[in-house]
Amino acid sequence: MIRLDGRRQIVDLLLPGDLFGFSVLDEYDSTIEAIAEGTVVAAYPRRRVEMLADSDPQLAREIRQVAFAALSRLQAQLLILGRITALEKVGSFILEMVARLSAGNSNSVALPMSRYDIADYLAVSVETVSRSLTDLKQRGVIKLAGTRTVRIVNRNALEDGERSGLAA
Amino acid sequence: MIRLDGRRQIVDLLLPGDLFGFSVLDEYDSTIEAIAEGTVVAAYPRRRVEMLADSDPQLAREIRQVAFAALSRLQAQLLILGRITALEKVGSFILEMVARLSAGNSNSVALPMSRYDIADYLAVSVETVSRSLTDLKQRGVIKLAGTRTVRIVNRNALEDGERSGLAA
DNA sequence: CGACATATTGAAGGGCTTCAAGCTACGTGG
DNA sequence: CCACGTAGCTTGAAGCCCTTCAATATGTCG
Repeated sequence: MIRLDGRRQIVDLLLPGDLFGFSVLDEYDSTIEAIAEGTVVAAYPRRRVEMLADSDPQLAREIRQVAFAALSRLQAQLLILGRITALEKVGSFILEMVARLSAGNSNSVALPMSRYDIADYLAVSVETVSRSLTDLKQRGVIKLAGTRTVRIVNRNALEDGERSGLAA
Repeated sequence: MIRLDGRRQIVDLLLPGDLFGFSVLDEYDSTIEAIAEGTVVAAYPRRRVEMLADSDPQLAREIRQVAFAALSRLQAQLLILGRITALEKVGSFILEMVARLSAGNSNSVALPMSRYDIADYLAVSVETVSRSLTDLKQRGVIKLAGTRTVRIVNRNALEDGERSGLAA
């Protein structure tokens, strides 16, 4: 997560089990925030890991997998940020969260983050996130149980909206 | 590069010497386009590379470096896409291009891409890219020699604009 | 030169941001 | 237990920036 002005941009969203690192972010004033309770962050010195990886092909392979997973996340986020309308961004975000959090093929997610965090992740304002969610709800595309539990009612609409505008 | 509707989003911008790969992009209809003349793309089968990496720590290390470099590029792009105004996006883009293309500390770049490609990279319209460049020129921040050569006149303005709005 | 891609500029419209106010939820202390 | 306070969330209204459509340059290659 990176603060530039008062604004911040979330550059990677780590969910339980995700790993990260290796970035050039040192240049910036990047920080890590734990959203959920009981978050544990373990850090390993870069140089030592490199040494170990040299002598342990298995570890090296795992590191590659971690790095590739991070690449996937970033590319997915890039695609979301590249979308045109806020409705599409929020829609894609919901799909991503369902895919990453509800291991099964469930259609509902308990979002582990606030609207503010979502806003920073999608690079839109909080108000826009809120309005988009209400909009999706009123269209009958999703349902909200409480403020943080989202259930997908009409998945096609979300997925189609991803490529065609989710507009009327 | 990925096409979603008629629209496309550039998810990685490879300049001479850059490597890429390892993505989950297979899910999408991603394609590679060569902008510059004489571009050579070499592909290596994933499985075989993994095998080689297991037995060759040096190769494994190089692969990691390539992956980390890709991560850096993506994170940089994310930061650009997360910016608010088009002027900031274009400004950051110029800085990135200068950094990546003019090895020395030169302040001018010959952009290897069209306005359309820039637009897709920044996720804005071509017209906006054009207008932003003219705007920066009229503010005396950059100079344009021909349509594709940019020289930075006032680097501070560009860098400050990155975090504070580049507005008057 | 003529044709086609690339680039700039103009004008209208819409979506997002911003500022502002009200609302909901939840924990703390009285 | 309820009042109160604060953080999170929603909703409203105004303004601006970007998109879109359209027309005009500029440039490039046959």
